[in-house]
Amino acid sequence: MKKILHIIAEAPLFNGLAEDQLNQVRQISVDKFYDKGKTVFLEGDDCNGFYIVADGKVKIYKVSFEGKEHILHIYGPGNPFGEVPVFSGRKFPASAQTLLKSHLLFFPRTAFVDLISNNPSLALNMLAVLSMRLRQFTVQIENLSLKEVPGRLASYLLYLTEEQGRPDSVTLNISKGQLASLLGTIPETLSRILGKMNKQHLIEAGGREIKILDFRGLEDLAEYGKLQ
Amino acid sequence: MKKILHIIAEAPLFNGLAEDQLNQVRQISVDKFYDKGKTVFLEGDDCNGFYIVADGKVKIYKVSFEGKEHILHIYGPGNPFGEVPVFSGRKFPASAQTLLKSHLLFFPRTAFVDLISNNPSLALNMLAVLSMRLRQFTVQIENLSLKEVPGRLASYLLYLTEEQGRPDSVTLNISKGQLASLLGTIPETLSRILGKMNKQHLIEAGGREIKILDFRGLEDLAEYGKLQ
DNA sequence: CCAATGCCTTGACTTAAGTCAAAAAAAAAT
DNA sequence: ATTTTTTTTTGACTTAAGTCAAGGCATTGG
Repeated sequence: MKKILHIIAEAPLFNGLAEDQLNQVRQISVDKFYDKGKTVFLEGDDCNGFYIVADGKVKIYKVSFEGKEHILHIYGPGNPFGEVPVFSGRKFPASAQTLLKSHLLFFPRTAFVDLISNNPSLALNMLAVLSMRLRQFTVQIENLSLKEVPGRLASYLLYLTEEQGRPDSVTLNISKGQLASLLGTIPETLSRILGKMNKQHLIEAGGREIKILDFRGLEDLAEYGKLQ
Repeated sequence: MKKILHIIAEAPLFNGLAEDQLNQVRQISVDKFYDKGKTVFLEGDDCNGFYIVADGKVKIYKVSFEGKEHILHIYGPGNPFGEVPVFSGRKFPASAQTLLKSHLLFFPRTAFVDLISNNPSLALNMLAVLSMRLRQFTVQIENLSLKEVPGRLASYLLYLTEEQGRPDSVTLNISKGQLASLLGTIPETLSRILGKMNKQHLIEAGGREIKILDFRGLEDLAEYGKLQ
């Protein structure tokens, strides 16, 4: 377990705060520990605070009437989640579950709102975090409505190359089933598309290791969204 | 032209602010007038402020590589838009165009950030507005990925009954082509589905006036998302 | 009143992607 | 190592929704 103050200081949400402010943040945070596959909250639950991932991995998802699940986000260390109902309404708009044994920091609503009220730079950070989220959602909606699955997959692979800092190979850090859900499709379809991409020498997929053979081709696909 | 201070005071963003604070807000706002069909900003443009609709109607949209357009939102009087890049990045993540002759209030970035920094309740209002947006986006993503077009249309009609305060009839305030785009589909498909809904006596559509014949049936459709 | 433009609907066809079912492969447990 | 369980892939089939093309309807202006 890493030092909690360090985790807090590293989180974008608390970026640039002075030391005594970080200590105040630490004061109101509550440690929570979860095993793998545990529910943190369910859609519709009353919210009295939000979380930051200190260690582990959490998925945010929605479930359709027939029980089909769609993953909206997967968050790792440093990422906050569940902040929306802190400022609007009282209920979580989606559900959260751990994908790994996880250590979360919980920030109670009232204490946090007090902190923000007395701390303009924290308020601005929070605004920045929410704005970033909105930006990501805009992209996600664009992908879902304007692109077909191959295009969405290409975008995701390109995003991974960036995140992992290598342009020629990436490692999936979630199962293919989860990736399918994140892309708004099903495992069978994802599998078939990966197969096609292999055949066209865009990538070379071996399990969770994916070699990028044609970076430019993926970019085209992410733009155009057509794969023949 | 209505009194600008009145418009400002009515906007959710400035809800509950004291009178001198409202005056400060008024001080920094700049009036802008647009004819119908004019571009307010384009995706990727540098942002140095955001807007509130004083009068008229504005669509926020994205365009795919092939030129296909998807409407993300349509905003009317009192709604702010373009706030995202004020707090994150510098570029607009989508484009905005007027659907009617419109009067907009523009709030320059730096002046507004200053105002927020000295005004915790304004900061909290802004957080609430962004959170509400995120909530709506969550629903939109759920709709796009979990429901078929009939389900999305049913959701939209139910939303209209609520907004217009009548459970038995609604009026479309945008063209069917625009509605199709807002629902993430095309006019032909929308037309066919409206036809089917008529045939099944869920609704009775006559131009932009739509009678709701089977409210419960629409609710089922919005939940299940299947139309036979 | 009639042209003219833009908006909406209809029909025939295509296609991306979902469903169902089963096999294969990989991972976990004994 | 060998079961057991989970994940992934493959195949045959269905279906929702997109494309293309044509026709109808309605609103506006001459």
